Amino acid sequence: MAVPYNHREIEQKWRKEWEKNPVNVNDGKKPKYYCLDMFPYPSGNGLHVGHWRGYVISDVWSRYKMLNGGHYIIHPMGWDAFGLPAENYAIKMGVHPAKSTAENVANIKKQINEIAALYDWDMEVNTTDPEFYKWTQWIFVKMFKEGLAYEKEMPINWCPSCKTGLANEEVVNGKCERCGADVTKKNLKQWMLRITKYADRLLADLDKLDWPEKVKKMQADWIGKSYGAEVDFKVEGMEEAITVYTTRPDTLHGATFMVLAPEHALAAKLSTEETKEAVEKYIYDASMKSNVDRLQDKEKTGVFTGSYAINPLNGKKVPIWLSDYVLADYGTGAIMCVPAHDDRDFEFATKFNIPIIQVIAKDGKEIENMTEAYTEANGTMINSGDWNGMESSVLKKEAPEMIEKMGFGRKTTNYKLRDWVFSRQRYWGEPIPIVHCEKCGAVPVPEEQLPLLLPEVESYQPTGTGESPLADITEWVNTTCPCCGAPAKRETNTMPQWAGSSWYFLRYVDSKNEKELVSREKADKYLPVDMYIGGVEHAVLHLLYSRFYTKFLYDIGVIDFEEPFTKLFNQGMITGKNGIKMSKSKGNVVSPDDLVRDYGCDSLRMYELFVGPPELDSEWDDRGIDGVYRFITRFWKLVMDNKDSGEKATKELLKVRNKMIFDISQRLENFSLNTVVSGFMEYTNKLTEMAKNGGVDKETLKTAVVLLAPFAPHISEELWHELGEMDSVFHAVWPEADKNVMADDEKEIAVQINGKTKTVITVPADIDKDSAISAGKEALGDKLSGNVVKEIYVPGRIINIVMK
RNA sequence: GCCGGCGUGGCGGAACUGGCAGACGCGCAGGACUUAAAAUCCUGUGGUGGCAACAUCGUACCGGUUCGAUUCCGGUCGCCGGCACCA
Repeated sequence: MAVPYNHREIEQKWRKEWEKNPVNVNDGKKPKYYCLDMFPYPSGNGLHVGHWRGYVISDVWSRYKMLNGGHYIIHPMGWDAFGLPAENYAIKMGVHPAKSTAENVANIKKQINEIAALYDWDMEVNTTDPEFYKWTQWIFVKMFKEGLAYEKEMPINWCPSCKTGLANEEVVNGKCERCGADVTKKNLKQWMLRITKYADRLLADLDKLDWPEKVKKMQADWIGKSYGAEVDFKVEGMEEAITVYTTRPDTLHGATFMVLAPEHALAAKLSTEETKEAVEKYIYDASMKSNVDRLQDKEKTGVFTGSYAINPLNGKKVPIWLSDYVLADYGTGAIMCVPAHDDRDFEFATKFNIPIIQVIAKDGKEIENMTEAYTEANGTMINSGDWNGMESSVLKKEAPEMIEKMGFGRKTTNYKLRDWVFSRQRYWGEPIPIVHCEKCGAVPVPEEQLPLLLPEVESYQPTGTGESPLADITEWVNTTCPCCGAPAKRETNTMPQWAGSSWYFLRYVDSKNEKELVSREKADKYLPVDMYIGGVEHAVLHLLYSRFYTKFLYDIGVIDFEEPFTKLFNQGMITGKNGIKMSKSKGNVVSPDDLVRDYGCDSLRMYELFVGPPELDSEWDDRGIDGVYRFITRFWKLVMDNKDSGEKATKELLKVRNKMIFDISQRLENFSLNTVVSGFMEYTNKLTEMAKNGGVDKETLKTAVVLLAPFAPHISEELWHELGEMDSVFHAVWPEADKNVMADDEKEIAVQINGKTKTVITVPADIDKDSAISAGKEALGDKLSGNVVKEIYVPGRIINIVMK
């Protein structure tokens, strides 16, 4: 009886050996390949099988790149350790976040090591390490100096549950992205990052990226570039003009009213004696509404200001209204309304009895009794003075320049992207390195004084008034101005969790550098990231911020590339039964620990891939792992039983070997990792069958072991040595398929009548059409009755006889 | 509402560019080994009819293109994801 497969023994043995003699070494000559996982938040709950999947995918890919191409693999891991959960835990338990974080990191690190991934812990980073956040602060100071970080008092998104301000990207359907509470508004002086300055580049450079189209589109939609015109409307009886932004300047003749956001600077000034009270009330009410209320109020509300503007194109008087369906911070905060051709304007005009003038003909005619807006931009212009008869689709493009020439507007573009609210009124984050001086204003902490350490506090409790817990530490807050030396106060807000994660991938390759964020030499040599793997939930937030930071660091000469992640792969989520997200509170968390103990790391790795296509969500079902374990055991038996057989490769074996190389490689290149696993099962079954009927040669077994190595590293390494090799299997070369050997001499092809398969025949692979068809007809025998209309032969696949 | 994606056995899923639908695995049923069980191995496994060879239906639904459609086109329904008054 052969040696049985003992996963525990084998895995322990090689784990120790690899620790002593790492297989992935940088000799300075190999080409680099940077394969990165989105680094985790070190939660107290540890890892579940869902986290594993991403790490397994990236490790399989890393090991494949090591074997195929002989790359030196940069495959680091670190910790995104600032953030609310640790802080909330601190509030509840009175434990300093640094302490609980360190414990969680230690625990998760142990779990991650169970995956047997190639992680190079020398590169490890932790966003809460002062030596790391020194550079997070340094980037902020640089941004400040470049005018990209600025302070602004404005109504921001406020999460009453997290008691902190939020970036636009963190508000999902009016709710807090993290905790789901309804987001309200609050007027606070905030630090902002001018990401909008990069809007065009962030949009244009998406073309350069080998990313899923879905993610690129989500980013493009988020940036939301639109083309149009600004048009100036004079206010009757006033000096001021109101500028509106429109993407449909072709419909200018149909503008019958105008609406300003209640927050618009002129809103209150436009009221007359009669309307003053109503206008002020409307403005006040709007200011009290939360984002959620605004979203939920489907019915449009509004108030007439009492003032009129002049349509600059035709001189007509149009009433000016206020309504909260106009957003204050998009465009100019004011719009011209063309109810005939816009749904929202139509609804508003109908409700408040405002005239509707159609300016684009539908089917060449004016619509009688309009019941809804005609929003197509295709049609002939009507009721439009000089523009009558023009094609609206053409005019739409030409109108901005025409308006510019006429002197009452200009061609312009707009973005949905807003500047990034960067302050958080919380404790557990990077202190913003700014000192407020009465004389000098906001002054950055000098670069040589960084890091500005996060001080100890007595209470982590957020104040809820919009002040950070840091504000209570007077000895920390009170300082002197770095500029003039006068008494001054420190900024007490901290940075959002995104601050560290926006650039951490740069730091890995030079994580111990005390002088620079990353040395230019190492950056040039090892960056950017070749393959980035993580969940799709970061499609906008993290990926957009990281791209912004990278572009900024490029602009100030720190690095020489503009995009951080050349290729992106989004793995699907592993859920519990019925697609329910795994969470402690739902009690459906599956821990990998027991599975590793019972089945081994190799089996779990392969099962993580086998559950389904890697890019799709999959429901976890423990039972399936038995199948993979059985396969691993069979593979073990196949190699162990035949390693000394001395069998020579037959033609048939060579064929199977090369087909195996081809299939596995191709599926791997296509990232079809679930079918790679089934492929291994098929070939193992096939080879086992062949072993029974004559034997399997050693070279074929070796080939199979190399192919399996990225997926099941331990058993592959063990069997590689059992097959007589002395060096690691990971120093082998990925085999290449010989297509000539692969080719079959004979093919089974289906014989069909009218497209329905009747029988299957075996013919020589190089058979000509006529012979194939006569062979097919012969096989059909007396099923072939009636008139043959057509005969089709698809080489190697099908014979189809069309009959009447 | 707008923009994406998806819909295949009891279950997870396969099918390259229009060419034998259901690979591989789970589960289930039967058998071998065993005092017995576990493990392992073998056989079967989309529906209907038939002892069987075989016939017939079948990839959400309706229709189209084609010798041939899970795959392409038009429409309907359902599910998932993103955005959500962006003028």
